[in-house]
Amino acid sequence: MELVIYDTLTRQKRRFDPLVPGQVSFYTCGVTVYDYCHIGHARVYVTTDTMRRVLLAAGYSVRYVQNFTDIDDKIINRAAEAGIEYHTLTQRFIDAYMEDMGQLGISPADCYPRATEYLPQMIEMIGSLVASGHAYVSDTGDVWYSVDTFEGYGRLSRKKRDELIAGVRVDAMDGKRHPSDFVLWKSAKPGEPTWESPWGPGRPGWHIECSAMARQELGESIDIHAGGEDLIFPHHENEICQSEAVTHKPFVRYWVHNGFVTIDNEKMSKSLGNFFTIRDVLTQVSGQALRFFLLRSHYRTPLHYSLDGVKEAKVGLDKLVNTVNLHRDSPEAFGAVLSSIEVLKNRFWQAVSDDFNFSEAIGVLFDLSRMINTSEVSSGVLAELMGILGLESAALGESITQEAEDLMKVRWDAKQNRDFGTADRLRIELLERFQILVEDTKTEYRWKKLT
RNA sequence: GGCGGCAUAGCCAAGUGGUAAGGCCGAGGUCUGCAAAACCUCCACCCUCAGUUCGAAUCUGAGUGCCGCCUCCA
Repeated sequence: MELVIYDTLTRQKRRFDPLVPGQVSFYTCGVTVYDYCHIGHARVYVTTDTMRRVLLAAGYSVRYVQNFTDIDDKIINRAAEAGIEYHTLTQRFIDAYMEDMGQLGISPADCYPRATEYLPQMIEMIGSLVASGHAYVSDTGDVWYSVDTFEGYGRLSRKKRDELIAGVRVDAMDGKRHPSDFVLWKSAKPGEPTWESPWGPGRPGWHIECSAMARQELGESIDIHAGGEDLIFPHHENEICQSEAVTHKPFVRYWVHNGFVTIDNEKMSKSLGNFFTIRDVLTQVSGQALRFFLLRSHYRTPLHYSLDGVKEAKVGLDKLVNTVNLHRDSPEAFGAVLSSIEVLKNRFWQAVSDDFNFSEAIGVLFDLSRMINTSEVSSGVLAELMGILGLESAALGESITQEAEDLMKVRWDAKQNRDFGTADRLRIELLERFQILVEDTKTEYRWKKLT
């Protein structure tokens, strides 16, 4: 099946052709680990995880790499405030990150490079940039990238170098030659973590880490590089000029950027303070519900977050999960029903192949759900397609207490004896004490645990 | 100021030239002791104006409103 991906660099959908047929190198910019992740982060990682799942389901082998920025100003400041080592702080939030992402049903990356573990690679790249004249050392011992030396600077973000000068404050020049020059190596400041380098002790600037880690872990040209829209400039712009000045090869074949999550029509961000952390939200709704909510709209459009919205999404998701559970053991479809299901399956694949249109794909899932319920055929295909979107539909394997189980039996017997008073009382008790909803059919009862 | 994006029902949200997917909510119905689940029916002149076209939510132009990037940000 042909896959089409919208590429930020060319601003158009392009047929997806990995550098090596059948193999995909996929890099997603990770988080700076100084705090808990919010819904905006959740959106990026749910999206890229789902893209990765689609690629895998389509038969590609995928190497998926996502970094942690574990050294920067904010980390140093937070650690100082807390009176702990910076790496104690970063480890804490890396652990929290892993927990949060696990709740969202995100598969672990193949590799989680941390900036502080790639100093040699970064120093080598910076050295190469200095040697080739793309970078220079200022009086203060900082090393800067000279954007004027790179022909295509501004191509990704559609910015012109001379126009960038306008908004820059003069007092922020710090020994730069051009206002847009950015730091590759920061000379040591008292009390900060430092590493040795040919330019003296210091620490790396932000952008160089992704160039170095992507190169080390995925090679000099990678297929997909993803991140939030806010990374287009300057982060990804800078990555391109660093990497390509060193390797003379196209750094990235497809640039993929997520739209923002908004609150009251404004971008959710740490600086505005209008953010909800993933773990806050997960006290109210399940990770699956949040994941489903995030996948319901196309990844490039803004997504308005609200708790009500997530709860609404959950109702829909429950419907799909219900269908899967109800018809897990129903007979396989055949004949006309099978044909209809094949058509739906095809529509699903067309949707996800067209720039990862998960919203449309979910629409197909509801059609499929109806088809399964009306025809009473196996829900296997629905479970399979939900799995591609990372939506779990496995039977609730969780054990219920013996007491609850006994109560359900007692209730059923009471009902069979037309003792409705007892039956109803037990229904309420099961619901209130165990969060178990009992559903009756003509011949049996079934139950589900409310989440 | 420069650049970019968005505007589809009460709400959420696909659709980018052929006559508006899907979900939530709501109304009615089938089923049912009750409840739940499931199913059926109903619920949009696609921000405005002007154009192109046999035909436009979809293309063009103008306008209005909102948002983003240009500084750390997913």
